[in-house]
Parts: sequence; structure tokens; C-alpha cells
Amino acid sequence: MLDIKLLRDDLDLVKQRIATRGTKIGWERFSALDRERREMLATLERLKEKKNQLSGEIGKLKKSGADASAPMREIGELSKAIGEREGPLAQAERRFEEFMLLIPNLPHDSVPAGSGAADNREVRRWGEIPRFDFTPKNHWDIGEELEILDFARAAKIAGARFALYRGQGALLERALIQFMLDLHTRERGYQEIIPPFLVNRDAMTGTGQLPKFEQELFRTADPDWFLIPTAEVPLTNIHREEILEREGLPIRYVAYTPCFRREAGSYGQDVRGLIRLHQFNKVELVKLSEPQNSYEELEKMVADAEEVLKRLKLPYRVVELCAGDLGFASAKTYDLEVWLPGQGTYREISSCSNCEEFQARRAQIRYRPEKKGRTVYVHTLNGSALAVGRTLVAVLENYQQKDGTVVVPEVLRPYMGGLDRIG
RNA sequence: GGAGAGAUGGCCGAGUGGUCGAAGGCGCACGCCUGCUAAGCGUGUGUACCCCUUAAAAGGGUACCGAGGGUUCGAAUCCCUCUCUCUCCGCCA
Repeated sequence: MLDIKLLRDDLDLVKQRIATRGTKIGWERFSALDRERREMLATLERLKEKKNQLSGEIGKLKKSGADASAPMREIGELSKAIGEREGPLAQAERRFEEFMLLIPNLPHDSVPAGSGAADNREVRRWGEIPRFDFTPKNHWDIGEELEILDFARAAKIAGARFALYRGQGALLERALIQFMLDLHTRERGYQEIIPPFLVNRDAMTGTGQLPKFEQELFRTADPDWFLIPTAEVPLTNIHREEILEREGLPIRYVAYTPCFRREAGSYGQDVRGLIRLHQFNKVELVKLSEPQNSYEELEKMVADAEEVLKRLKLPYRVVELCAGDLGFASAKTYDLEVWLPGQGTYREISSCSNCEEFQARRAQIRYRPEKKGRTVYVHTLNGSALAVGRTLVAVLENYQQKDGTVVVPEVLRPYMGGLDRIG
């Protein structure tokens, strides 16, 4: 959520910067909704003031045994007037709040203009693209031939866009998860969390998935819960409605969780393989930072995610998303894209974002810069480090051999009982 | 799932219808005192929003004692519903 004061003071600036995302907002409603609600509130508060005053007088009169019938009559009128105004005010506030919750975050000044992936800016590349003396295969072919991935049976059990890992495939996925967690906890200062995988509506609203993106979430019927689409949701919401100690910042969390997404509207894309599933594994980083450090923290987070790829010796590039490609809550995002020989292209494997105070404002996560001072919203950051399934894809495709086997990256071997080759 | 107890400020903890945003303590901030440290003394110390101004503050107001509703001129205090926590029983991984 944006700062209401910013909208009041400089609506044109906000309009301009939101427009760079390509998002259309009915701005003409803002001033009307804001004015409506404030006028109603002011009127109602004046009436309540008068009522409280009278009520006090009645108390005094009654205590002294005097007659209180005059103010009692007067207060009856007031109560009626107040009662009549409360409902409409509540509605006006709800309309205003709904409006505010649908405005995306402002892109950071450094974010390149542009409307889609084509306008993203490549920041750097790392690693050598492997050369094969045979035609490299897709990971789903590799996986099915080695009998470590089984999409047909996953479809039988659940449906399309699910995967079943078998034997050394499952082991490889698990090794990746543990390798990533060990790196971030032992060397990069993140605390490991195992959060709930189901969260409530408040949590989803706090990070910005709701109210706008409900159609992309899986939801449970009886208690109104949602399956997390990313660990960003539970991790960021850990400190919802808290005032944090400055000394404790930045807070760094890492969690492995499965992620669940409806993928509504993505029907033609990536229908085969592990790239786009309703359920996938991810190791996620979340930081809560002081505002003045958050961009420095973002760079460090990107480096933490890159380190996973470097140690796996997987070639990748870092891309800075343009305004049109930014997620709803993000002010600035770097994507890591890994090279996939089977597709002959770079594919997203991580996304690291600084949401600045956008989520903190929704989720009421604050801290006190000075012992006595006012509270300030923290900045929240999140990043995948990495999307595990896609990392497995990259390993299979980059480490495939002519004979159909797959060499296990060295850093993973200790996690796989010394296994150096699959197949 | 059944029975019971509870939810008050950063923390602990009083408060069962009126001037309670809430005693007291701890913590914290500032000041005093003091060879140093410790102790002591004094003062202050919630959040959000609205109005008025505004560079900001001060000031005025409304709301908030788990959440929502109700009774009442008036609710932290009474009633209802819900959520959460704790204890016991049952069940279960």
C-alpha cells in the first residue's frame, strides 16, 4: 500500500510512476473517495464530541441528584444522528481501502522503462555456455528416460502440471534443497524457518497477493485458508503488526517450502516438464531492513542467490526488470536466468525484489530508529535462492552426457551419498 | 471433539457501569545527585486517524483494554458471537 499522504500531496507524480508499469487505475475516484470519507468522518467526530460532553454532564447531574432530563432528551437526537451516519462512513472507508489495496508499488527511480520482458536490462553474465557434440535433450526427456521423473503418473494422481520424482531424481531434488539451505544458513547469516504452508487472508493481504490475485491462489474450503504461492508470504508476515528492535535489523530468514499456484491463464506455456507446475519446491530468502540500507541488502541478496548457481557451475545472467515487468508489490526486481541447453535459452530461476515499505505498510511491520522516536516502516525484501525444480532442470540439461547419463555437480555429491552420476 | 480458565500499554500487573488512555511496578528517555560503578531522587514515556496549521511541532478532537455485535445517556467493566492461549479428558502424526 502506498502512503496516502503521498497521493494527496503529489497525485500527478504517483500517476506518472504507476503508469510506467502499464497499470490502469481509476485515479479520478481517488480524490472523491478520500474527500467523501474525510468529510463524513469529520462530521461524525464532531457529533460524537458533543455527545461525550453531554454524557459527562449527565453523569455529574445524576451524581449530585439533580434532574438530567434535558440533556437526556438532547442526547437522544445526537445518538440518532450518529447512528444514521455510521453505516455510510464505514462503507466509504471500505471503498477507499479497497481502492488503496489495488494500487501497485511505485517503481524505483533506477528501474528501466518498458512494458515487458523484451525491455528488461541485462546486468551481467556468468559462466560458460556448455558445448555439446550431440544434440542436447530437454529435461523431461532426460528425466523420463532415466526414470527419475514421471509426468504421466503425476497426471493420473493429481492432474496436469504436477510432477512425480522417483529414486535418484527425488534424491537430487532433496540434495539441492539441503545444499541451498546449508549455504544460506552457514555462510550467509540467514535463520532457517519452517513456516505454515497454509496461511490466512490477513497474511495474503499483507504481502499483496490479496485482494487482487485471488484467482491465482489455491484455497481451502472450510477454514478460509490459502496455500502459499511462495514462502515470501509466511516469512514476511512473521512480524506482522510488530514493532521491531532496531538492533535486530536486518532480519534474514530462509525457508524451504513447497509453493502452490493455480497458473490460471498460462495454458499454452511450458506445458511439458518441470518449468511451470501447480506445486513446486523453492528455497526463499526474506529480509526486513532499515530503509536506508535496503538497496544495499537487495544487492547482497542477489549475490546470495547467484552463489548457488556459481557453486553448481551453472551459467546464468542477471536481469533488471523493467517497470512493466515488475510484480505488484515490488519497487525493484532482479531476475536470475539460468542457461537451459535443451531450450537454448536463459530461463528465470530466481527473482529478488525490494518491496520497500509497500508490504510493511499493509502488514504493519515497523521499528523505532531512535529509542524515543516515532515508528517507521521497515523495508521488506524477498528472493528465491533458488527455485528448486528449475535448478534440477538446469542440472539435468547442463550436465547431460552423450550416453544419456547425468553427471552430478560436485557440490551435491556429499548430499547424495557420494553419487557422481545418475543413470 | 468434550469440560474449565484466560486475553488490559514495550513487559508484568490492578481495575466489575461515569472525569480510565487506564493505578502500581519494570523497562526506557531526560535531568539531578554521586571519587568510579551500583544505588537514590525528580520529570516524562502508547498507537492510528481527523481537524487546524505547517517546514515541522504545538494545539483541538475521535477511536482503541483479543475481534465483531448488543444493552446503556455513558462499557476495560454487563450480554451475545467469534478468534487465540493455557489446563484436563478424548483422538491422532
